[in-house]
Amino acid sequence: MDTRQLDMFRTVAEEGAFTAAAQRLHISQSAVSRQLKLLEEELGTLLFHRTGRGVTLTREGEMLLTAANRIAVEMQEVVSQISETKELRRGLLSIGGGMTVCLYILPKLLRKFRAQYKEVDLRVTTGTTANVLQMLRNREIELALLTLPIIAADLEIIPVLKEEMVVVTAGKNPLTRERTVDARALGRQPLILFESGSNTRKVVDEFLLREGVPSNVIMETENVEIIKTMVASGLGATIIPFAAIAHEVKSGRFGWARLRGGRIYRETGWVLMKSDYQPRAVSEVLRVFDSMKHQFAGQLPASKG
Amino acid sequence: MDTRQLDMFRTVAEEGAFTAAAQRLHISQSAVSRQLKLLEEELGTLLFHRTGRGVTLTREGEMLLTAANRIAVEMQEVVSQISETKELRRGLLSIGGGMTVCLYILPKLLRKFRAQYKEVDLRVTTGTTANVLQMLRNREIELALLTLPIIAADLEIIPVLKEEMVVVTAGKNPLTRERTVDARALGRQPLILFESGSNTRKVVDEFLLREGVPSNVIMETENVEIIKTMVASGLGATIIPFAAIAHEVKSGRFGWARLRGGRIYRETGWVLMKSDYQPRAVSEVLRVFDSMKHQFAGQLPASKG
DNA sequence: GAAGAGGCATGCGGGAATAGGATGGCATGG
DNA sequence: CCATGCCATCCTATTCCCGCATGCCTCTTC
Repeated sequence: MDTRQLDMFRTVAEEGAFTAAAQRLHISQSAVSRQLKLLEEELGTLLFHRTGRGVTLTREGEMLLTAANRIAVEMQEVVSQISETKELRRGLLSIGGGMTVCLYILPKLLRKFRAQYKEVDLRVTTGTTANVLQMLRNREIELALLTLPIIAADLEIIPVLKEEMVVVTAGKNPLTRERTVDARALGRQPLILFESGSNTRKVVDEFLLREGVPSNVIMETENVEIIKTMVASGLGATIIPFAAIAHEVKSGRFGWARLRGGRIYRETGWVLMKSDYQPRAVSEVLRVFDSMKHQFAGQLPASKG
Repeated sequence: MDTRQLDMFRTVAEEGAFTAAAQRLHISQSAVSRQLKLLEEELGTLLFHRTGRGVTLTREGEMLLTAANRIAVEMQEVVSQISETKELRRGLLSIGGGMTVCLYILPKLLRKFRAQYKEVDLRVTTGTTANVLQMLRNREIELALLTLPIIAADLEIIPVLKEEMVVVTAGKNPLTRERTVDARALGRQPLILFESGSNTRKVVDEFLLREGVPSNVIMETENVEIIKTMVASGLGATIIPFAAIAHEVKSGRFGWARLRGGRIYRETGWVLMKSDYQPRAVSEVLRVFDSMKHQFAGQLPASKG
């Protein structure tokens, strides 16, 4: 039972005649006759009554017709479903990201994306870097926005953000009274940092090691909001991207200062599977992000006012 | 988008590899590879991620898979539906018949048929002879049981019953006191007969004409039960098949007598479209009827007791 | 790190399936 | 009774598709 045979069958059923159906399908009448004969033999039943003038469906033909119609609809629907996905008129795109990214970057990106592509569902999943990479490789997500560096031969990395990390304390801490703070001063401070193993933490650790500052880490967590709460309540200082506190600087909840001498940066980039096939949704997300990445550029204010 | 392609696609999706799918389908791997490539080109999208080790569905592939599965189910169902129809494990058979036939013959036949083929629906339609023939030609019914003669080149006629028509009166009428009644005696009687144009009526009319009896028809109807009611209430006599009153002879509601001299008969037969294709349901109905037609043979009792 | 193995893609040649054209049979309608 | 319309069938040409061999890539193993 072939798609082409079912098409011929449906056309004949509609036209009530082999010849008319053949004309509509731009094939010869003999082809129609032969294919329908084959179909009838395969099903072991007559599908049409041959009356001298045209043909009429048998009961079995009627059964087949309803099935054939449903099948045709099914096929047509899946084709248009796929083609709409290509045109971004619908679809689903799953993006993974670390906690910070999911809190401060993806919401804005997704809002802008959805404004343009209303029927495309976007799903955001968060997890550790290893976790997100795993999902990427399992094709559970198409795209991830992660803290670099990430080195993997099967992944494509597109760096997009370079944020300077600053020292943050509670509002009144003397450590951040000046515009810059000396690295050594950090050694005397209890520090609340990102969890070990995270790329952001690695940047900090390398910096402290390089500067020869003994670290006094009293707490680590993956969640930047928890870090901020801890810091705000005076438990210690932290080193995080400025973007994480940008909105709260004016309120005086936090004090901050750049590092004197060796500045440190956290780099963020898109991560996706290396493949010659890139869904349009993916490239559109990249494009939209590119058009708004100045918002996230992590420009530090010229002064601390 | 071909049935075979969809089959390959589903198999590959299940196996997660072209080679394994090819083995399961007993075709070469290259065939699978090529057909899926064609399918992907037709849909304009990648259906599988080619990872070095096997393949994985893309989102579009997942869409297609659900559709392909539904289509496969649809096809399988219509095939088994048709094959069950052939084996009379289900199906529908429409039978047409005149009023008398529908009242006295078809119920018994259908009961016996259904006892054997529980899942086959039988539908009985009634109407005038012309009406039933029309439905037969429109393929609304497959089979009809009608009063003969019927002459039509496109129809096949199978005579099955020959019923003697008898004179019937109300219980106490002197006309039917004897075992036989003379034709001329009918001329003095008001008659209630089948409607003009019916084959049964034709038989009666011809008889009366042949015998030179002036007919005094006071009422005609297509419905034998109406005739019986009229006759029972003493309005007149009638000439109907014995079978129509067989069950009511003992109650004394009716009196009856055979015609003296020229007996008249009503012949009944199956009517169906001439065709080399005969559904099994039709031949089974004919067979079942044949096995029980002695019940309808219209054997008159030896005596009027 | 080089070689081997497993798996998909692709060019080539042969064969099966299918289309088209012509013709015949059948029924219909004037 | 002939003309017409329609389906079935035969024959031939072609298209399509398969299998084979091979290439390329990835992953594994020594």
